[in-house]
Amino acid sequence: MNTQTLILAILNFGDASGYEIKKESSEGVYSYFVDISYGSIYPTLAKLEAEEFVTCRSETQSGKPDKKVYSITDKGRAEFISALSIPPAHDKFKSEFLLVAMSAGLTSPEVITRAIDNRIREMEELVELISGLRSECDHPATQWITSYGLHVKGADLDFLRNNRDSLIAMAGLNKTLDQAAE
Amino acid sequence: MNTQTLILAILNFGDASGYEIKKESSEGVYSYFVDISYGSIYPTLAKLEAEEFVTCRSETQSGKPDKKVYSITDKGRAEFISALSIPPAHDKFKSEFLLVAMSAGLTSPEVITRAIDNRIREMEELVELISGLRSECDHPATQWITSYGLHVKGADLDFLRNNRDSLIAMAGLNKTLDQAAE
DNA sequence: TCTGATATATGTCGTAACGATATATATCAT
DNA sequence: ATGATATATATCGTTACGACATATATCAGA
Repeated sequence: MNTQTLILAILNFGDASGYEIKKESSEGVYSYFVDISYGSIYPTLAKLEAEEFVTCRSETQSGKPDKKVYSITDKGRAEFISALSIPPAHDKFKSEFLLVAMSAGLTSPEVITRAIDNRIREMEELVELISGLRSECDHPATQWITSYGLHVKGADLDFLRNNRDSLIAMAGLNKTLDQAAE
Repeated sequence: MNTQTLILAILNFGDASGYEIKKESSEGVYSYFVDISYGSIYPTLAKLEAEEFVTCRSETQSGKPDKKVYSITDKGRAEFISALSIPPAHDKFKSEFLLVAMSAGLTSPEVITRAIDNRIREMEELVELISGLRSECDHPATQWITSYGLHVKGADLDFLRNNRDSLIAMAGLNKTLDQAAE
């Protein structure tokens, strides 16, 4: 699934400007499973318009710069629905934290403590974000995916809280062994 | 964290060829939180060798093509440990499934059933993979991250099994509404 | 008052990384 | 002997990111 389909999905739920698409994808409903950069959004919107999958109108705003609002067309919606029937690819998941945790023995307790405490805080913020989104929107499928997120991220947070200290205890152990061997 | 650091991390746990690094990162211990493509691995190994972060030796094998085995140097290990102290970035998580689930109303029950059943099967395979890795390696930090993975992916699987039918029930609802409105 | 911070808004550009493909050797089952 | 599979290295076009440039408007505080 490419940027094109992602943007069509967002526009299918309502008109938006490039800036709003970015916000939706990094702070809104989509933010816990998608993120699109400006470097992808603006060129893709131009391509989408050229292919008549979206239309564009300029809106003047009071106190803010003009915005270009994009709407999905029937052709665009058909394209999106057709893309939905392609079996979704595996989730892409990359975690620098897990790599650092796996190398806990090589670094200091301070580094590990900061890393896991940052992670706990970020995870708490994510759970709060999803809770907020959930109460804002009663669309059934959105309720389903936010319940899913809350369930999984809640379990994640539980593990982090219960096992924080045991990870910190591993910090520096490899170093000590190396030095002892010298 | 870039490909360079990722590869240094893998080589820090033991010598490997480019092919083995790929396997480790998409089938081995690292596979549940990292994936590196050949298009990144081979050019990065060449760069790493030029910078003296790794050394390379050729090994002839019986019944298999020769392989180029890379080893991390002291300079490379220092570089890696230094990279560890940089606070890890947020996890990157992209899920096509969640986008499809969120659009369940636009598509057919068949499409949704296939998507969720595929996901359940894949998640079961992932849990089995992590279980296997866990029993193979008694390194404490590896035990920690595999426990973490098992805990989170177990919760994930629970939710999918318990809420499979309610998602399928949402399929096609938007279409019906559209048609009723016509 | 003007200065800096913040938010809105669009866009570009270098480069990192992916994904597919090419190439080659060896094994093994049909 | 033919095709499939596994091992192994490498390149290349394309995608997408991340940082930057540009511009307008609001508002708090020096």
